[in-house]
Amino acid sequence: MYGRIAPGEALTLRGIGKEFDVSMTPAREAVRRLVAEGALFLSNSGRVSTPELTSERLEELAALRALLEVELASRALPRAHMALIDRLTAINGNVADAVSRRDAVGYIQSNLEFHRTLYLRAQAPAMLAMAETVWLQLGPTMRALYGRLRKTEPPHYHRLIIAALRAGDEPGLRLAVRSDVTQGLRLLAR
Amino acid sequence: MYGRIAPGEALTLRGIGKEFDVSMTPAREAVRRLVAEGALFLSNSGRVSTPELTSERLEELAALRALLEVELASRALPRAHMALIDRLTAINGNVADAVSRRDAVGYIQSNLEFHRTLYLRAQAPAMLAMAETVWLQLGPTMRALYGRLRKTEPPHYHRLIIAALRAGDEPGLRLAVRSDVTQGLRLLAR
DNA sequence: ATTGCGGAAATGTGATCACATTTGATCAAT
DNA sequence: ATTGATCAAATGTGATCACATTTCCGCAAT
Repeated sequence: MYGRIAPGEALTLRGIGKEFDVSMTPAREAVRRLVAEGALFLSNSGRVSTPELTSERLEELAALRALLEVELASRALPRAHMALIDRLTAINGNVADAVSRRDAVGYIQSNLEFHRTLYLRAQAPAMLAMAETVWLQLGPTMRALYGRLRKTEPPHYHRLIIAALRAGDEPGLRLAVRSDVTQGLRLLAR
Repeated sequence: MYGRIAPGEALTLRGIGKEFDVSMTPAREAVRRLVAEGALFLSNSGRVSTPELTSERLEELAALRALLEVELASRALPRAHMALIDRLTAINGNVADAVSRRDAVGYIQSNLEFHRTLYLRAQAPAMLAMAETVWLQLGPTMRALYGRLRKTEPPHYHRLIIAALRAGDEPGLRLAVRSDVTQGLRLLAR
């Protein structure tokens, strides 16, 4: 999810088991779960690797993020009080730090923490779980995408999201979330 | 997915293994996958059962269906030619048959086949997979819901969907799909 | 009749094993 | 230098086992 593994990287059950000091059995179960969620790709011969997403698949996953996260933000809006907005602002500072440090994993992690913190307020666990499933599928590719970013831009749309929350502006919030979520993809789609 | 298992019904690894003539290992992997997809519930002690959905969870899953399936239908619309519409009409006949036979499983199965056939045209596999994940979570409960239906109603909204496809009417299609998908829930929400 | 308790049966977990398949490297032939 | 074949190493699969927990039933006490 956080892009620690590159797209297409292969994993083995015995390797995972050794890494976490368990036998093949728990490693197999974890892998099976991640395959079910689309986070790992299972080849015809049973080998597992992180997925290498086609641009069509990327477009789809971005559309899913937009659909799900706009709805989650909408549902969170009426419950978003000052404490939440303060917390989001603080997390946003971590995002900016990670960007200035050019720390890809840290950027992805704090960026997703920003979104998750907001969406938790929506009180919609099934919906949030689906959004996280999408994040899981995008993880390795997002990291690769970040490498292509030249400029160290601060999280512009996050500011818009926070402003819309403050103002109780639902249309503005929906637009800001949609923009934030599809922004990164535009760079890769080309 | 098709409501063959009642909500809250318990499953055991050894039981599944015996049923399909395999050992515990493949049964465990299948169960793990289904748990990851939310189709099965894993208790704190590791026992598995089909989920018993709260009404809040039901509302969420219905909202997810609406979000995902309206988008899928929209994407399928420009690619929906006469052959597809004919096929949908035929499947719709099966739905009506199942309703008149009061065959709950047959109804759910052919109903979902109707939707899947349409959405396959959207060429959006990740999105379709998410929709099917939701269906999987709703399966047992949908069956229980069907039991509460007194009247043997023909699939009204399916006709609207087909009409909108014929007319190339996107707003109409979106509304019809949304109505069809949330219709059943309204009965249970009360 | 209800509650509490004891113990046997059932269940999930993690480990290990044998086996079939796949992978990948080495070496020979062209 | 490139291709093809060969073979050893690596890998996933399904089965089985021992063990710790949990579940559940029956019985007794109140």
